[in-house]
Amino acid sequence: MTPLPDDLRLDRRRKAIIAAARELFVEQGYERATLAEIVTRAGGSLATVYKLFGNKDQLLEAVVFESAGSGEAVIREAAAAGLAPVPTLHRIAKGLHEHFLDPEVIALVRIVIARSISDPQFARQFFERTANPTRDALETVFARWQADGVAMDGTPGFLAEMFMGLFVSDLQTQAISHGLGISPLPDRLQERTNFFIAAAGINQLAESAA
Amino acid sequence: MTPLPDDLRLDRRRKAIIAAARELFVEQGYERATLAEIVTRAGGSLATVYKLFGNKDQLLEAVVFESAGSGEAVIREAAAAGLAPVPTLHRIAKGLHEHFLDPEVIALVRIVIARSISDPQFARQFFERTANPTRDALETVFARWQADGVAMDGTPGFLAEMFMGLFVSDLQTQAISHGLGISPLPDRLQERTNFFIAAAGINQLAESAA
DNA sequence: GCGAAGGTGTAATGATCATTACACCATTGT
DNA sequence: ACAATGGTGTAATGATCATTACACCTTCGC
Repeated sequence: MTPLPDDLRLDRRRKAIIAAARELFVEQGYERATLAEIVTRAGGSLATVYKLFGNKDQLLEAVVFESAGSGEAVIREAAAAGLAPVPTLHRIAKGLHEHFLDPEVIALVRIVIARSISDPQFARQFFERTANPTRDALETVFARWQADGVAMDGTPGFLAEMFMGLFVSDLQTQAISHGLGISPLPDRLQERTNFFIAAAGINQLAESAA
Repeated sequence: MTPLPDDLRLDRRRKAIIAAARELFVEQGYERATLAEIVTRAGGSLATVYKLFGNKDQLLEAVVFESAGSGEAVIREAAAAGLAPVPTLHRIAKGLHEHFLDPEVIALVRIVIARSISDPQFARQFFERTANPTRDALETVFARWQADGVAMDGTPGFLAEMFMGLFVSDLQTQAISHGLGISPLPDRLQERTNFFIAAAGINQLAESAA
């Protein structure tokens, strides 16, 4: 889907258009954002947009799929620090919170959900590329802890799902409904993490075998 | 907002229009649903829609606010059955699951989220009228249990929030992203409830003092 | 310098509705 | 029966864009 590596001009144009489109989509949503305004911000010409992306829908897809990352990196870093499970979980919670409650991410999620009405595949793909890798990274961490002898109630997969529910789904839903200002404060985040730790039956004293 | 109780004709018209609008909004979303089609299904005339609702936006508001209920009733009923906390929680979980994962409710949530981009107040009001009463009803139940001597880790408010996160936000997010077919099976629901019970430190043997 | 190949700017084109206007029909109370 | 009051049907009106068409520049290899 990204041919013409021989021509740098096109590539630069493409990046500029995606950046402007992302900006406008985040500001106004998909429907309200007009291609004319995107072109105004990106510079260049409407014809180029059509040459590169085909139509507005495909431009959105490109923007979303090139923009939205997952929480994988955050989880790997936290796990690699070699801390005990409990402080590691606190660190992961904070990292996921920062990543998934970023206003731009929230704005993209809103757009994806809005489009899920007419295009369910699009929503599914989006979550498969963002939530799933995050969930899987968590699962991997939990599985390693279990293998290292840390007591945990539940399979790594189930616990990863619960963690995602408490720290991604629920917080995003709150962000969407109450506006971004009311996102949980750090201490409320800790309270949540402790809730998870209690449910998972993780021994507060367990040490990582990293 | 519902004047003219003296005239039944208008009231009947109003109900028919709301029903047709709700149906079409659920099927196609807000943007795609046209007033012309709504009128076709409801019978009557476009002019009446404008007389009764003013414009399409206000029609949507009427539909959403007259359609979306909360999970209060489910919670009250479960609590009133006089069972012990643990089976009561299982019952509440099942009830909330049925209520909030109803395809029509999910469709309305999608619409509300889509509109939250341009109209944050609308989304806030919606959640205040659906999620908040549910949360408050839960909090009341938990508080009564605590007063009755059931051991629980955490304030009733916090536990209610966690419960909502696990049984409403997260499941709705999954329904939106994966489609409605993949909503959790009953046994997965039980697993979730047990997770919550463990986190809240509720004694499995605790009896309700009802 | 030169001539493509590829951009650029601008102006149609066309479709889709929300919204409004208007002339006509039905019901209801007297 | 007889106006009203209120509803109905249909046809403008207007606005908003996505999408397309086209004539004109630029840049780059040669």
